[in-house]
Amino acid sequence: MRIATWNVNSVNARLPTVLDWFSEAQPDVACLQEIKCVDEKFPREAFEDLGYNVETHGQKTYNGVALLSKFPLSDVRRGLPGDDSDDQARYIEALVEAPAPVRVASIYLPNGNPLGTEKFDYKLAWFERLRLHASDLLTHEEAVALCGDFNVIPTPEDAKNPEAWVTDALFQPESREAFRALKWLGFADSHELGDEPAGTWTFWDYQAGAWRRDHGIRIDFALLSALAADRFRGIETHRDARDMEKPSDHVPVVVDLDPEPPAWSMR
DNA sequence: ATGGTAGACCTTCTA
Repeated sequence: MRIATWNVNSVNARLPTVLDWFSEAQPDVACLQEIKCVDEKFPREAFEDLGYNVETHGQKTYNGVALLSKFPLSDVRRGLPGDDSDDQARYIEALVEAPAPVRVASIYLPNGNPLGTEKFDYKLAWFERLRLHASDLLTHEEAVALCGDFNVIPTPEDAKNPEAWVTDALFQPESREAFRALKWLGFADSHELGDEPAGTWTFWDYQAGAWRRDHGIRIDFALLSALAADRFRGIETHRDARDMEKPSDHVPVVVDLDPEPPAWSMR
């Protein structure tokens, strides 16, 4: 089973290139972030024509996440639990009804810039809500894949120029601690399971020639619970997508899982 | 060098 995650930075602004990528990469499941449209404006039919079931949690202008799957989707949850006053569309989760099911979440974690504002407080509070919800998911002993733009640079090795990010919300000790706390609940970072080299970035800013100078960071992840991690077969970061016409500033990360559940889980 | 670009959209916010 092939699961992709991609922050597309407006699905409608670059629909032709996104559809081209889907036709080529053929993911079974895709998590999109920053669709930047309400549910009614999502190009649902274009993806249905490629064979996908479509679930969205949209928002006007900002944010918005989607789940696409060639397998049926059930038990769809829109919005991260824990704060009824939070109206930002940053979380959608569903059970992918494959022969070996996987619960998949598409996550767009708050950016948190600039420091010293309520935006950074919101980021940390959102991270804590995600940790609590993820902890709850793990009690169900399902294969879980938390996929998306986590807006955190976990270690200096996850940036070409870490010193350029020391005053940025993505590289603050509090952000990195929150990411570790989430991971240490019992998730494997697919990148660490795979064999991609150091310097595998997932984001390059549009500004200051970041792409030309390869000033990238790794902030898009697929975190796998034990039952999913044991099915890990490979990971591929689609760097070439940054060179498409009208590219997103993020590229897709694609993870392949064994379609069968691990034998130990059946005992 | 404190810039630069991109997207949605009402003049500015978010990233």
